[in-house]
Amino acid sequence: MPCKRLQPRFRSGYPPAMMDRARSGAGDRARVAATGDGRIRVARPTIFDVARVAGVSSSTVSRVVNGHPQIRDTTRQRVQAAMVSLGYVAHVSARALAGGRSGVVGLLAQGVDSAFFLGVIQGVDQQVSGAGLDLMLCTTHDRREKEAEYVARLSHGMVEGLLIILPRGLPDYVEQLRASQFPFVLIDHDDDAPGCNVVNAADRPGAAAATDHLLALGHRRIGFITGTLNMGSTHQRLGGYRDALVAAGVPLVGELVVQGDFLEPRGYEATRELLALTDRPTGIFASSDAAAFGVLRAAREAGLRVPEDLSVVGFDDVPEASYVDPALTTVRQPLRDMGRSAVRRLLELLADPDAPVERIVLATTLMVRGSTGRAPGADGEPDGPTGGRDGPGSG
Amino acid sequence: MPCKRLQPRFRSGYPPAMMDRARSGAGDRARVAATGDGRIRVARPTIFDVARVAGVSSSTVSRVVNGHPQIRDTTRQRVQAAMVSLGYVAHVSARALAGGRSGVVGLLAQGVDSAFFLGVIQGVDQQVSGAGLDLMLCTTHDRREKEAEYVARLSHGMVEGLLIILPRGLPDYVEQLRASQFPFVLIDHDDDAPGCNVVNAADRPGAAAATDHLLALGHRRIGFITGTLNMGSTHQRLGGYRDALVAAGVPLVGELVVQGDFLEPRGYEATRELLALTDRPTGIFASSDAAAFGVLRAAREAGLRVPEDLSVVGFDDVPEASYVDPALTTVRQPLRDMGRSAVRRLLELLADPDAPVERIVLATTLMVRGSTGRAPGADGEPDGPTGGRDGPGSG
DNA sequence: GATCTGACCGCAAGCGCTCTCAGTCAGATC
DNA sequence: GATCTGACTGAGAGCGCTTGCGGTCAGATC
Repeated sequence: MPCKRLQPRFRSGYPPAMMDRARSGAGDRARVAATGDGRIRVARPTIFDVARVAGVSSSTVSRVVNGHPQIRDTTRQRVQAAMVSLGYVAHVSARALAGGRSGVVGLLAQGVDSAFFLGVIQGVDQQVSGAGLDLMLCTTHDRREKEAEYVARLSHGMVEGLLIILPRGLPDYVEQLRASQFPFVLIDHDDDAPGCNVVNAADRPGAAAATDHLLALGHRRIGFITGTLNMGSTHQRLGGYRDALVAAGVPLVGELVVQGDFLEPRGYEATRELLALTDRPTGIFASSDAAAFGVLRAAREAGLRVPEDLSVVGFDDVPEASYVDPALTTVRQPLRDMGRSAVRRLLELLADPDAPVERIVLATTLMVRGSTGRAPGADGEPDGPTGGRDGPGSG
Repeated sequence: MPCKRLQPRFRSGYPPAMMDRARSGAGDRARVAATGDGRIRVARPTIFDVARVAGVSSSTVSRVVNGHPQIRDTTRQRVQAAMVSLGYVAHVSARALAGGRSGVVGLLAQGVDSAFFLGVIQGVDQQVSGAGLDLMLCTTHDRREKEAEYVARLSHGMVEGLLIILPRGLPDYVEQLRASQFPFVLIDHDDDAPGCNVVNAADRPGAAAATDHLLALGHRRIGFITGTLNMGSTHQRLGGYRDALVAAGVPLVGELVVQGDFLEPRGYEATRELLALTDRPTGIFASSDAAAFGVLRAAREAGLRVPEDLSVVGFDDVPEASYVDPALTTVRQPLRDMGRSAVRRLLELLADPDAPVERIVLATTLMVRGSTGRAPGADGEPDGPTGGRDGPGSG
C-alpha cells in the first residue's frame, strides 16, 4: 500500500483532534488553533488547502502557481480565486527542497564597510529586485575559512546563484563551484580566473589616466597610496600608475608608493609620510576617494593649498567627491553598473547553464575637478592631453 | 506496508541504474554521476550518507548536527568523522521545512541608498554574523504593495525573524506578524507601535540639541531642511527643532522650514531658496549630513564663508562629516548600534518568544566642529551652554 | 534472578512543494 | 461506431531533514 498523505502536524504539539478540526471545512481563511494561554495561532494555508477550496488536486495548484501552460482557463481562475481568498503564499523552503526555484541569489563579500561595497550592492539590489528575486547577503569578515563554508551552504539548497566579491587569489571552492556547474559570477576579480564569469572595472587604464593627468600638469614626483594588498584591484591600480610613469619616461620611485587600505585614516597617515620626504611629491594619487579625503585633511593640516601646492586624485567617485572643497578629481568606477551587470550575467547563466563564459570589463572615467592643478614650478601649458586614457581596458 | 525510503532522484533525469551505483558503496566522498557531455556532477552527501558511513541512523546524525545531548561520545565522534570525511553540509531548506532553524534573519528596508541604511546594515551584519546567522536583504523600493508580500513570504518558511526599517505608519502586516507571534523588530520607527519591539535613535532631543547650539551662538533665524516626509524621523527632527525654538522663545517661521529628502542635491536647492529670502538665515540645520553637504556647496557658490557668514549643522555624523573643510557640526546617530541592538533584541525574541516588549531608544550626540560659529552681528559670548541636550530621550 | 531505570538510538511520519507518469474524456478521424 | 489524439488533471513519490515515540540493553535495585 502506498503512502497516504496524513494529517498535518503542528509545530508545538497540538492535539490531533484540534488539528482535524482545523484542517476540515473548505473555505475557512486559514487553519487556526488556540494555544494554551488563549492566544491564537494561524497556520498559513498550503497548496492542499488551496486545492481543496478550488476543488482540484495539489498538482494543479502547483501548475497554476508556476505558470504551467496546460491548464484550462476556468480551472486557472478557480485556483487563483482560491489562492486569493486564502491568502496563499508559497513556502520557499519547501519549493526549493522539492527542486523548484528558490528565487534567491547570494552575494558573498568580505564586509559591508566601504563605498565600493555600497555602490555594488545598490546595483545588485536594483537588478535583483527588478527580476523578482531576493538577495541573501553574506559577509565573511575576512575569515577566509568561513568563505568555503558559506559557499557550500549557500550553493546547497539555499540560493540559485552566487555573486562573489573576492579578495585576491582563487580559492578551491571556486573550482568546486565550477565543477558542480553551480551558477556564479565573480565581481571585481582581476586575477586570472579560467572558466569563470567575471565583472570588473577597468582599474588599470583608469589609474593610468589619472596618472597621465598629473603628468600632463607637470607633476613629476607623484605619490601613490595603495589599497589593501589582498585585493586584486589594488595591484591593477598600482599597475596603471606604473604604466603611465613608464610611458612618460618618469622613473618609478619606491619612497613615493605607500601602502594604504582604502580608508581615510590611513590616507591621512600615508600623506604625512609622503609630505615628510625631503623632496615631497607635488601630486598624490590615492587608490580610493576615502583615502583621498585623508590626503586633503593632511594637506590642510600641513598648510598646503590644494591644488596650488598639492594636487590630489582619488578613485571611485563617491558622491562626496564632488561635495568637498575643492571638489575631488577622481576616477569614476561604475560600481552600480558592476552590480547590475553581474546580476544580469547571473540571470543569463540561470536561464542557460551552458552559456559561454564571459569576462565583462566596465569602463572607468577620469573626472577632472578642482583638486588637481599645474605642478608648482611647472611652466607653460600642460604638456599633453589629459583624461584620454579611460575606457574599457584589459584590466 | 509503511513507506520505505526510496532511491534518491536526481534533478535532471539520470537513469536509476546510475543512481544505484552512485548511492551504493560506503565511504565514497560523494555521489557522482556523469552527464551526457562527459562533465561530472557531484551530488552533495545527505544525512543518510553520513549515517551509512558512521553506521548509525539518520536521526542520530541529525541529533549530532543539532547538538542534542543524549548521544554517546564515541557515537558523536564517529558521526563527526563521517561528516568531515564526506564534506557534509546541511541542507538549509530541508531543515527549515522540517521545522528546524533556518538560521536566517531578514532585513526589510525601502532601499539601500543612504548613509543611514549603510550604517544600520553594518551593525546588523556584524551582529548577525557574530551569532552565526545569515542575512536576507529585501528592499521594497517604495512599492508599498510589495512590502506585505515580502513579509508574507519571508515569515513563511524563509527566515526565523525579521528586522524592518519602516516608513511612517503601521501597515496591516505588522499587526499580522504580531498576531502570528512571528519574531520581528522595527528599526527607526517613531510612530506609536503598540506591542512591537522597536529600536530607534533619540531624534527629537538630538535635533533640539543642534538647534540649541545654534541659538546659543546667537542665531535667531535658523533654516531647517527636512527629510522625506514619509519617514517618522523627519517629523521627530522637525519636532526637536521646534522644541528648542519654543523653549528659547524664538518664533517658528514657516519660510525657514524647507522640505528636503535627506540627499545632497535637494539640500543644495533648499539652501538656495533659503538664501534667496529677504532676511536670510544665519544658520541652517539640515536633517542629514548629505543634505548639509548640499548646504555647504550652495554657500560656497553664494560666496558665503562657513561659519563666519553662515553656520551649518547636519544630522547623522557620517565619516565624511569630519573630512570636509570646515568639518561639519552634526548630530551623531548611532546607526551601527541601532543595527546591533535590533539584532540582539531579535535574538532574545528568538530565544524566548514571550519576552516582554521593549522600546529601545539610543542616544544621539551633538558633535561640534568647524561649520558652526557665532551669528554675524551677534555680540559677546554665547548666551548659554551648548550641546547639553543630547542623551537618551523619549523620541 | 526478576524487575526497573534511564541513557541511547532507530523508525518512520511529516514539513510543503515539484514533477513524472498515468490516466480521463471530449472531439477528430477512419 | 471504434480508435486515436491531445489537452488537461490526479496520484503519489520524493526532496533532506526533524522529532515523537518506542525499543534495546547494561547496570542498579530488591
